[in-house]
Amino acid sequence: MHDIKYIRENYDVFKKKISNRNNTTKIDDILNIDKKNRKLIQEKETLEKQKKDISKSKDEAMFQKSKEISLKIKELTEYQLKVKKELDSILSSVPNIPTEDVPVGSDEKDNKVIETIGDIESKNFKEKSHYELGEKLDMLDFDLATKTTGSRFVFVKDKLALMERALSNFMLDVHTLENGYNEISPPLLASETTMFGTGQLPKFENDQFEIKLDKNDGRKFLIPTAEVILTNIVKNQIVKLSDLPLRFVASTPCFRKEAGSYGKDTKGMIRQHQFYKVELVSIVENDQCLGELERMTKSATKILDRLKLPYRKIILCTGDMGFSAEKTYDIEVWLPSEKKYREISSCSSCGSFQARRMNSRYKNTNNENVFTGTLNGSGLAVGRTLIAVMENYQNKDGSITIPEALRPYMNNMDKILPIKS
RNA sequence: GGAGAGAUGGCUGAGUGGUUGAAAGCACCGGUCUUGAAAACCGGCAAAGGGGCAACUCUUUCCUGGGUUCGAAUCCCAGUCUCUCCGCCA
Repeated sequence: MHDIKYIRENYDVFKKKISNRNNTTKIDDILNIDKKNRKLIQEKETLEKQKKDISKSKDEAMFQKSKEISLKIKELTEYQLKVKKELDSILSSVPNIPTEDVPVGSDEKDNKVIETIGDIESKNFKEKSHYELGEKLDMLDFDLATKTTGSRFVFVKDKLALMERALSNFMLDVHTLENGYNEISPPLLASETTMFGTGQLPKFENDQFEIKLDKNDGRKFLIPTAEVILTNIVKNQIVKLSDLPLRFVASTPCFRKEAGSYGKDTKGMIRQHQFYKVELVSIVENDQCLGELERMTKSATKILDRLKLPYRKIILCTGDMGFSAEKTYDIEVWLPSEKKYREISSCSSCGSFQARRMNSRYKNTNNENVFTGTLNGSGLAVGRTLIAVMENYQNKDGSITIPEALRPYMNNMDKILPIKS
C-alpha cells in the first residue's frame, strides 16, 4: 500500500515508476478522488465544529439547530466514506515501487544474471528427470496422488520422504544456528486481514485456497507461503526499536491454486498445489531493508553451497517482480534434465509497503512512529531442492548419491537405491 | 455444542451522561544531583486525518457498527474478537 501523501507530492515520478510494473490498476483518477475526499472532510469538520460549540455552550435555544447539523453531517459522512473507499480500493491494488537499481523490463527475459556459482558436471550418460528417477525408485507417486486427491499433488515415499524431511531439518538448523533466525511453527491458516497485510488480497484471491470453518466466522485461507503468517506477526503493533531486527524461519507446507499457470510444468513436482518451503522473514528498521536483503540472500545461497548444487543469482526486472516487492533476487538451481536453471528461492525487500497494510510500526530514535521494513525469502523451497538433489546427484543406475551435508540427517546413508522387491 | 467473563494510550489499569484525550503506575525522552551509573527529584510523552511556508490549528478515535441525547468511554441494540469452565476431540 502506498502513502497517499507521497503520491500527491510526487505524482509524475510515481506514475512513471508504476508504469514499469505489470500494473493493471487505473491510477489516473487517484489525485481527483483524493482531492474530493479531502474537500468532503473539510466540510464535514466545519459542521462538526459548529455542533461541538453548541453542545459546549449548553445554550438550549441552539439545540434544534444542532439537530439539523447532525443530519447534514450524516449525509456528508456517508458520501465521504464512499469516496474514501474508492480511493483505498485503488491504493490497495497498486504494486510496490521498484528501487532505483532494479532493471526496467517487462517480463522474465529482462531479468539480469548477477552471478553464477558452481560447476555444471557433465556426466557420461543421459540424465533423467526427477520424476523418471522417482517413479523408477517407486518413491515419487503421482498416480497415487491422482487417485486420492487429484492432479498437481504427489506422494513422496520411503527414502525420498526421508530426504525431504532431512532437507527441511538441515535448512532449519543452518538458519537458526548460523544465520540468526528464530524458528517458528506457525498456523497454516490465515485470516482475511492477514492475507491483506502481505498483499495476497484483494488482488490475488483466485490463487488462494479458502477454508470454510463451520461458524460464520471470518474468512480463512490456507497460506500460500509462510511469509504471510510470519510477516503478520508484527501486524497492528508498535515494535520496540531494541527488538529489531526480528528474524523468523519456518518450515511449512504451502498451498497455491496457481490459477495463472495451467499447462505449465504439468509433469513432475515443480509446480504443485501443495509443497514444503522453508521461509525466512525479517522485520527491520525501514532504512535497513536493502542491506538485510543481501544478508537474507546469502543465508539462502549458503544452503546451496553446502549441498554443492550449481546455481545462479538473478535480479528480477520491474515487470517480473511480485506485487509487494521493491527489489527481488531469485536464486535458480541447475536442473540437468532440463538443461536449465530453475527458481528455487526468491528473496524480496518490500520496504514499508506491507507494513503500511499491516499497520506495523516502531518508534525511531526521534520517538516518531514509523512503518517497519519487511523482507521475505525462501531458504529454500524444499520440494524443488529435493528435485535438484535427485537430478544433480543421480547415477547411471538410477540411484541417487546423498550430499554429504545431508547424511547426518539421513542415518548416515550415502546412497538411495531402488526398493528391493 | 452448553455456561460465563472481558475488550480503555507502548504496557498494566482507573473511570457509569457535560473541557475525560481520558487518573495512577510502568516503559520511554529531557533535566537536576553524581567522577560515571543507579536511586531520588523536576518536566515531557497517544494516534490517525484535514488546513497552514511555519508557529499553530481543527476533526476523529476508549473493539466494530447502529441507536438514545443538545452532549456518550459512560445508557440501549447488533456484531467481532479474546479468555475461563463443561462437553467433544489429535
